[in-house]
Amino acid sequence: MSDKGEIKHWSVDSSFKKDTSRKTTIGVRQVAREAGLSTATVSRALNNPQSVSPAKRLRVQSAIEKLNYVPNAAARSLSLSRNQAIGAILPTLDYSIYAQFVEALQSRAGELGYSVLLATHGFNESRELAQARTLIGHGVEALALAGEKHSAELYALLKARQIPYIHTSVFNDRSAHPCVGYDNYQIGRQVTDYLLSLGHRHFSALIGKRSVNDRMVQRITGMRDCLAEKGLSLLEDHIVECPYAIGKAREGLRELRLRSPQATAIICGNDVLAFGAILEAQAMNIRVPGDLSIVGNDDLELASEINPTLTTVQIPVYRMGNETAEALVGRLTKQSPPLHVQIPINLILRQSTGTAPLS
Amino acid sequence: MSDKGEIKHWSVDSSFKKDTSRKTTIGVRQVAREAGLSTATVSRALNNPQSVSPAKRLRVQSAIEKLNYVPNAAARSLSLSRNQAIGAILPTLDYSIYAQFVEALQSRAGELGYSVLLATHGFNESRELAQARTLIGHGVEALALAGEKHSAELYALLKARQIPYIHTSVFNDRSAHPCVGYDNYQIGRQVTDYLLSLGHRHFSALIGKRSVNDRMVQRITGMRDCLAEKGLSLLEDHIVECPYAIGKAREGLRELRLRSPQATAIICGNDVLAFGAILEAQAMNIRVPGDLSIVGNDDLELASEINPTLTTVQIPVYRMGNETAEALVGRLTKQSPPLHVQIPINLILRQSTGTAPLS
DNA sequence: ACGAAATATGTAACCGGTTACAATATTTTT
DNA sequence: AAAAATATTGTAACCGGTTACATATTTCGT
Repeated sequence: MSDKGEIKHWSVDSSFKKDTSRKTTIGVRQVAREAGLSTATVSRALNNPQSVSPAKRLRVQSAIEKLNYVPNAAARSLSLSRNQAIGAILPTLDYSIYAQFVEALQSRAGELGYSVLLATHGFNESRELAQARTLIGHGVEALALAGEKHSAELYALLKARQIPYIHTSVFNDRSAHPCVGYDNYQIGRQVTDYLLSLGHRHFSALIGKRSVNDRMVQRITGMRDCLAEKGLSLLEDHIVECPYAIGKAREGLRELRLRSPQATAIICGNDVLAFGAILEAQAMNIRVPGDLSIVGNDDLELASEINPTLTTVQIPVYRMGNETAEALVGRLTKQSPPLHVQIPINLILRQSTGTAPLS
Repeated sequence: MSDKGEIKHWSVDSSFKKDTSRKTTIGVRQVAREAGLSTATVSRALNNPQSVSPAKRLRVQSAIEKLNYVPNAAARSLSLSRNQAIGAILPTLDYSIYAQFVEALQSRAGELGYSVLLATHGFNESRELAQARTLIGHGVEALALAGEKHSAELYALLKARQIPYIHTSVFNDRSAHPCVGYDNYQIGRQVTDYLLSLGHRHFSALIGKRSVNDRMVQRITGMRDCLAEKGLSLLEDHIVECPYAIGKAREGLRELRLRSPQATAIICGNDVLAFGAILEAQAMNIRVPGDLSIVGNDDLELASEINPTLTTVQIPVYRMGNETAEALVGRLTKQSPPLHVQIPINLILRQSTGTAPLS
């Protein structure tokens, strides 16, 4: 029990000597003592500055700097029963699109007062569930998930813990799940439509594994629907799935040339696959776009630098990151944030596509 | 000052007014009541089962299931004052080397029972400090930092909070700071030595901003020391600094051709800069390596696929991630983990370098 | 000037899980 | 069988930040 008779300010100054006692952790109480104020004032100075007189606010500030105080998030979230953190689970960080998405997500979330916790699953569904457990264990209040196909257990977990979530990289306004993304079906259609307009009639596709990437499934569907309207089709045999690596894509292109030598256009699941296809085509003395048109997806930086420059679908991924942050935070604060947010995409025409060769 | 007298207020008030709403949250106390046991027993049944009799363990288990109890992570980490989490602050995730480093770090840390929290600073020193604050606030127990040049405030913060840390991407066994990385000075020497052996005598360099990247400074020093031994030098004017982007690198190459047209070899700070240099050289009708030899750094996937393939320095970045995880956790658990860990690098000879043209 | 209203600050009880320590039950020892 | 050693269990005080409420200080009205 503290003695009230004493004059507060004096006892503060005398405390500097016993600085070296047992307590090594620095908390609001230490800051309060250093500043000669109460813990309540320190807390208010941090969270509600205008409710504290400027003079004391300054004392708090300098005490914080002097002691290198960092608030303990665990205590804070225990007290508030929230964590000011959201999470994101992505396939990988080793792909520019995801990395940029994360940077935008973190940036915007930070502005909104939230931290972002990250996890990757390497295209492995059970790993995704485990990562979700970890993130929730660390107290994320909401979660961004890549794509719209996830395990039932994951949804059950999210429901049990009442964790809001958002599907990203997809736009599906018929889905009950919230999403922020682009319409992969339309991408498939749009690219195909463009190639049809160039006179191409024989197509093949070099894509990622559909079993772990629902976006690819949607694009292929879009392509097929578009082709069907012209009485054309994309045979399953003319689709090669391969990992997102240039070397693998080169093998993929060779395989496609064997399976569908008549194809004059190859639609690639992303730019890395397209780079591999271009490089291998060149190595095989196939002219791009003279003999073969190649389309990518994502518009990585190299797409506009490689020779020939790559026709591709540009995805405003920074914007998607920002919107995802806002949508997630909105779900935690607003009463009714938009359920589906569409990110517009852009077909960028460059040198890797041209009119179909005369057959 | 007569506040001692009236104590009755709160005892009276609390009897009926304080009961605002029932508890909706289910915690150990609720589980304990349901099971007819104490909170301590419930906690032990969860964390140290063999210290609780099988009968009570079962009662706890069924109470947990009946109430759908889920432990509160914030309370747990507050109580234990640890989080089983380590942090990493990197310049960016949008560069393959860092992304791969993170994946390895997370993977190995996960095996050791730790989560990894990530932050990026975008080559901004004050942002790095802010990110460190955030991560520490989220309870990371140790921190990986890129490079060995950091603000005094950051070191003060780490010291004040007693947070172990490790410099990565650098190896410096004369430093008092722990590190896991490679010897950038030696990289500079080794690359230069190789080019000298090919007969090159005039060098220039295309690198990242040295003011935010201490590794670049060390490499340049290594290059200069190596050249000095042959009576050669690298003029400051023959060094161009530019952002890590292909487009910027192309501009950089043009600038270098103006400043040092006689240079027959260009050493690039990383592979992205080297890709830009190769592409622009080709656009300028400069033969690589016929007229100009180009060396990169990092051995990105594209380095072995681009035409001409790129001579570069391969960095075992997965290994570095693994070692960093082990070193950080070691610092938290072992009494004396190794202070300096060296990651060996490898000069990969490919097509972008050749003998110096006759002048 | 005096009291009322408004504002600023302090005190201490929370949040929920853990664990030191005390108390009790069980087994072992003599 | 009593004492001693051991295994279980319970009580309550932590962890650190927030905030309801009480108290101190300032501003304002008449």
